[in-house]
Amino acid sequence: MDRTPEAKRIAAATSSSISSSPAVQESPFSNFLSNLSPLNTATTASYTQTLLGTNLPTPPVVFTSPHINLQRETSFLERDDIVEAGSEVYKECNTNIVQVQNPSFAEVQLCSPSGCVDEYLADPVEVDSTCSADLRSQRTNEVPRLLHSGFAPGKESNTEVCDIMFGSPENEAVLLSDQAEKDLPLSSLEMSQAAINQRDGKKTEELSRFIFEKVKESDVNACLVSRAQNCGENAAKLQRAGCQYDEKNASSQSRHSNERKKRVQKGLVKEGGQNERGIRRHLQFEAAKAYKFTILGNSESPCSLTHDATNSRSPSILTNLKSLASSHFDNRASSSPQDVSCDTSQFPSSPYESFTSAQIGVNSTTSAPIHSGIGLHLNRISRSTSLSSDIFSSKKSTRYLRMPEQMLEHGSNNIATNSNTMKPPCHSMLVDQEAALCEVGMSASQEADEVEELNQLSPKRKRRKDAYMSEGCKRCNCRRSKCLKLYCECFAAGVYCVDSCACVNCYNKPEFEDTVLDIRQQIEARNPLAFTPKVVDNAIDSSPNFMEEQDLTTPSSARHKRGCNCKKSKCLKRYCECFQAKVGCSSACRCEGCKNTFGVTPEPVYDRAKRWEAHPAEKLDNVKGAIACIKAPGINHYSPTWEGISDISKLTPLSHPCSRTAFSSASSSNSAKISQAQLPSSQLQPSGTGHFHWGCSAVIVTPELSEGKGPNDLNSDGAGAHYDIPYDDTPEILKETSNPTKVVKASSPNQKRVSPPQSRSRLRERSPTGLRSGRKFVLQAMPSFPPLTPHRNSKEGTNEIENDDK
DNA sequence: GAGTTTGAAACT
DNA sequence: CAGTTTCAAACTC
Repeated sequence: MDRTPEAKRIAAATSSSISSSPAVQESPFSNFLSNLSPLNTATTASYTQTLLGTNLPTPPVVFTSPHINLQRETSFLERDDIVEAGSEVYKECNTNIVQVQNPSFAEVQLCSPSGCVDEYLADPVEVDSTCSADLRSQRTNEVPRLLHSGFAPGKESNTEVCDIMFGSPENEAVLLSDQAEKDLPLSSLEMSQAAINQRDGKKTEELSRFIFEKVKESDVNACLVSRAQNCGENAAKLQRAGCQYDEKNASSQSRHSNERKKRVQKGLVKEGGQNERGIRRHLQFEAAKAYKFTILGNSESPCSLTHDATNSRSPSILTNLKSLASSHFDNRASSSPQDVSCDTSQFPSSPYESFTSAQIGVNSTTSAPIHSGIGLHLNRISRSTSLSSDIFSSKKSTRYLRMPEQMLEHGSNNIATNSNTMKPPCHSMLVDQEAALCEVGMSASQEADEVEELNQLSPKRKRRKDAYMSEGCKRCNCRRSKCLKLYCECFAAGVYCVDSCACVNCYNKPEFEDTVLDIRQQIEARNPLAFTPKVVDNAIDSSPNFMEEQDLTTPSSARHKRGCNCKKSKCLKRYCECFQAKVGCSSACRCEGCKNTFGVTPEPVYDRAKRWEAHPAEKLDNVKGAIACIKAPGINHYSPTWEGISDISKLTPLSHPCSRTAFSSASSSNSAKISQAQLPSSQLQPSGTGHFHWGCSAVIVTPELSEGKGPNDLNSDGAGAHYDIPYDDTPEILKETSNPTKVVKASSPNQKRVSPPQSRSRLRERSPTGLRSGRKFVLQAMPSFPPLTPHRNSKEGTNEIENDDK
């Protein structure tokens, strides 16, 4: 490691101090310290330099403030960091120790690892201001202890060091009072309690200490903690990086990056800056968020324990991690091609998940290789098995993840294994938690589909895809974009290019992280959603009771956020982003002749409302068809209680298992999407159109219901309507006479892209009054569904106004 | 492997 | 904002 002489001296002094302190020698922490190997790898050199500059991780300002610029949350994690988690984490522990032992008052105050723990465990409200201040003051109080007693050679302070880092013995006693119970759930509960205690003013270190002890108790626990260790350590790295970010970002970095950007844009940049540290710095944002999420949202989970444990820097954890990492590398070669996942759009991508999954596998004696931690593609975040609004809230955060080559070649069967083994409850929790940091894993079925697909390919295709997959992740081949545009898959996926990329004049490398960040910001400024997952899950942005509806949805509940625009591929080739993402086309698509074999993803109510209101007259025929459906025999029990709506939805192809395929195959974005409208118009009863007031239809009887693209938004049993309709009386609105003045347009609304972001609150502000009952109903119903993107809101708002004017 | 096709991204 | 160009992946031969 490239350490300064002073650092080395201090480290040496500290080592001697540790070894000379009998009390410390007996502690696990001191044992760990004594067993630490010298830090001398190049991978940690720069990082260590950075750390030496700022010493310890700072309680990130970003993290403590709710006013995080989401766009600045762009997180860059160098790929190598993931795979090196095992060894690097270990090294980092050394680094941190050294840093703790090399106290710089201000720096330690800012960057104490325990402070990080505190920060992560802090209540969000408190974090904003109070906690942050408290933490800093706490650090202020603790650091002098370090300065005055802990780090001078020969002094007895190592115990204090341990106490500060891991908690005082008293706290430990409290926390370990129930150590006889080794089950993780209980431990997690204890962790939760510890977190609560922390919020009550107790040291967070005791939590770490507790974790440390807990981990020692069980290999399983250790494994889980190791898994979390990866996340946590990476998060910690990010956090540390965040120190620099906070310090540097405001001024020098922007200047520097601007200059570099200009140079890059002129093709003048020839070398990577030695001092650029933007990437992990940004990742810290995610780390902070992830930790927040972990602590606040999942503290009751065993996984929270693991995540919490990551901050403890438990020696045993690190040791275990080390062995796991070595195991991983040993197993890499055994990865069969078909086991390798590489399509980042189709495989789980969480580097953390991957690595930790491997750890789980190792721990379970399966010596499973680490799954390709592409981790980069955030498109699957929202497809997590356990989705939550928390994840979604952070979906805007895009992460730059740097994965080493080693990390990219792992069997994906490991994924399935881990998906199964980790599922209850830890997996889901980890997925939830890690989704904030990384991408979630592909389900076993997805993987099976992938393998099956691979097997079905022609030999040539198979070789190609095989090679593609064996490489472990996306490899770009950019020649002119410098890998700084969304053309570049790596860049678009939020990852650095790797050596195996065939790109030319690539700047999507850690050396140019500032440039990358800057370009990225530019792109995000142009399109805030540019780096957000392209595939979203309707479970998130659609009906709250989506889970109940899943059986009715397309095989994949996900859909492409913006939709495709295919003209010739019929959505049957990978040209189509929906197809490539293995999701059905949705109403957001503007494709022509769609034959997406993945079906048609139901359209969230928002989208339908938006689209319908944007073009209320375009689908008069559809309305007629829908009316015909309602008027059809057997479903005439349509009632204001939405039962009829559910029946309508049942009539839609997607709601019908048998009809789904036929519909999807027959559906094309324009033709098929209106196919249901081809019901005899003669059945249209003018008096009945009142039930299909366009305002209401946005929520209830949208044309898409007849199109089969969104029946699932409405629970077939009508239960979903309760979510959709906050007010029970609103169904009466459906009976109102609709506005007859509708102009039929030939084009599909799907052929229009959504408009720029606009908050729904604004929408509601803009059309709060003067609405017909139907319109009011729509507005009231909308809030039940969190908007997926500002786009939709914008569209809604615009359309609302437009329609109100009508 | 070269050339073509395709559609997203970027540009005007 | 629509049309055009650029770009790189996907695909074909």
